[in-house]
Amino acid sequence: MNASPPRSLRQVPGRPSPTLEDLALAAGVSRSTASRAINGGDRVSPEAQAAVDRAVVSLGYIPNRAARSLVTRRTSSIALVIPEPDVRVMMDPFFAVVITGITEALRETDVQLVLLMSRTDDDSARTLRYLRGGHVDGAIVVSHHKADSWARSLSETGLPTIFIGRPWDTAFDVTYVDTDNEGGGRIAARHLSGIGRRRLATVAGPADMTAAVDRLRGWQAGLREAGLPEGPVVHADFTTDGAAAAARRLLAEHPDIDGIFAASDLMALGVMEAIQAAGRSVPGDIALMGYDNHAVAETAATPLTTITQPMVEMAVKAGTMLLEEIEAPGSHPEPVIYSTELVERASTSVAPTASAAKA
Amino acid sequence: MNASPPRSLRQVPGRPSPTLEDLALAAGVSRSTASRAINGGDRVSPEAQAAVDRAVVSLGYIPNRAARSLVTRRTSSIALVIPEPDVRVMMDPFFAVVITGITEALRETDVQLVLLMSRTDDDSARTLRYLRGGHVDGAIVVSHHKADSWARSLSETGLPTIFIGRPWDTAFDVTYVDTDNEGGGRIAARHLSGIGRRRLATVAGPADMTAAVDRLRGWQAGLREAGLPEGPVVHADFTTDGAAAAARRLLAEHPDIDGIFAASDLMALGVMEAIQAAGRSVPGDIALMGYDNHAVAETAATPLTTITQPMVEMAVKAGTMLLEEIEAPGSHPEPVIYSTELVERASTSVAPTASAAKA
DNA sequence: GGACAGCGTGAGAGCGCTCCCACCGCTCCT
DNA sequence: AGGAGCGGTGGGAGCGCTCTCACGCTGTCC
Repeated sequence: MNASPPRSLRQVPGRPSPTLEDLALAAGVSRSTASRAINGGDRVSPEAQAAVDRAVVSLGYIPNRAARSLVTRRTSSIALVIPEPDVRVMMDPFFAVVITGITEALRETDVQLVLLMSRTDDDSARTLRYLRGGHVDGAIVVSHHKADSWARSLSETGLPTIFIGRPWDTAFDVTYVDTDNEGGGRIAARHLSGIGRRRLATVAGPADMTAAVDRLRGWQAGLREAGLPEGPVVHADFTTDGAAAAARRLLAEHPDIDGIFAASDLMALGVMEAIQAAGRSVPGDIALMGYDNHAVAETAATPLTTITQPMVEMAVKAGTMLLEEIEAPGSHPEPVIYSTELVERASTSVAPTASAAKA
Repeated sequence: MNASPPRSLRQVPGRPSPTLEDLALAAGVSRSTASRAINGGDRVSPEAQAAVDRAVVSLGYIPNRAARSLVTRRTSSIALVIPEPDVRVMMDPFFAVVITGITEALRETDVQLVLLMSRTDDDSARTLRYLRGGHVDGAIVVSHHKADSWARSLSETGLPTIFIGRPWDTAFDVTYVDTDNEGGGRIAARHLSGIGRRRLATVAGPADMTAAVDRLRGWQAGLREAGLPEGPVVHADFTTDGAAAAARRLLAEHPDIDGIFAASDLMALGVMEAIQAAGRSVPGDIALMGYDNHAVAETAATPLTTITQPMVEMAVKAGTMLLEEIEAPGSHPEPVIYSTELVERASTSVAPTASAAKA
């Protein structure tokens, strides 16, 4: 066994860049003073500071991160860990949104974002080694499944970590940001009952994902609050096809349903397919809701009423929280939960299917 | 002016990890031998190698990247540069696909992917500084617009760089991978003429993006080859709304059109909107094609015939090409162009609008 | 007027690693 | 028999930076 993977990168030629020593020489000060001037200038005379600043510009000096990192024991980089065995999920815009948000949080910082994707268990082991190796100052983990043990593994290492989406196991005092999935589910129940639907069912997500479980819980609570029975629940895997199959079962067993809440827009598309295949219409016969406010919700044949969540803000928050925890280790910030909102579209309009209404 | 941005990360406590010295001690060899054993073991006796390997495991030794990087002048990381002023574009699945592909290429390597997004010119300057600073061994740039000068800037630094998508200015011998946009445009022309449409028009992308220009050129060449006139061309900005507006103009000026090629699926959606608003049908009155095989092409009210391109492979190729160029600097690999394929759906079927046909 | 802050400064050590070079012991050639 | 060659090894230097420490210099207080 080898501590270092087999392949690495060769030396890059590149003209020698100026060192701190060169800079100090050019500025007519010592290396120490130059260093202080570079790093926020505490205890540096205005003259020295100015001289160094000038030298920085004229030499095009850029501090060597490796040298700095070697002595400070910090890397000025954080990791985004995406432990997702399924490639398909990465195609989700969610992914891009998270990255955009974190980048935004890092903008005024010289902290770099390092991407760590692990599809296989093998990858996970490597990723974990990398994280423990002190190569990053902190990590943001997008972990969704019950099975994965990132919460435990990382809390053991003591590496500052923020989860996006409540991890399954919150026993290891992990910090996380999330959207109010339970509230979103409740909004769905309230909306469908509010437009007069009475025989409601849901196509929920996988029972091993916190988001799915929370949405379902909220949905059922909302139904109870509206004085309605909890109604049938079928689970699917957050894919269109999986939801279509689940919805077929649902419709066969409960032909009198007049409203369905699918726990994601992609699933709602599958449900819509099944409804039409059964010769029923949306929203005429069955009102349909999705979740996420995904692009497809708007472009669907019958645009979907759905739940929107402030994903970018959430990702930004994850980034800033991580920076804070890195600067003040030991502070265990409280989880932050963002509220969700209803987006009404044709799939729950009281009027008959109104696909031409837009124009 | 300051060479280093104001904010950085504090020191992480963390137990001291074993150094190479510790490892050597545990293995009963010198630091030099331990180093050699770690790095591919050239000129190391089997016994020494085994002893070091054992020590690595028992100590949980992980080499300090900073120290290594300091002396080797290589960082074992590459940058993915996304110079996109528009947030919206990042929401595109394209983005996730590129990252997935590059990650795949890096899998068996210990090279890390660092993400560099620059929205503003200010960001760009910082990003460029970072790249010149020798913080990464190479870069992959996803640059699309005529205006941006990444090709020039980077070719000047000598940093190994691969572009995804042909950069506008190929004068600075840049290496790139791309899909055959011209071929894709030609396929579109051939397909629409093949199903008997004769009065064809296109909603092209912005004239300052190579992909848009190439698709248009291919389209027009295809029309000529089919013995048809080049027909009207309107430009839009690759957005749904922009395309809708362009299509309205197009339809007003050329009411007899019976086929439209939109240079992206998102734009095709806008075109479809405009067609329906004009009281015409797809594909009955007007056959419509998109490009990209985006998720929405399948979920659209009338599923879109479109052009698919092997994006993941392309991104993987970009990754492997970069690794090669880093290992063998000076080699200027030829650009690689991936071919595209037609995906037929309802929007160009000869039968009348078949939205219910799917079930 | 001497002691004592406090500020600005520079010298020096050393972070963990790789790489050059010198060295050892051996075989193989002349 | 003496050297050349070679595989394996260890010592040492030094990558570019930060940080501790000691030093001079000014001012301020007793």
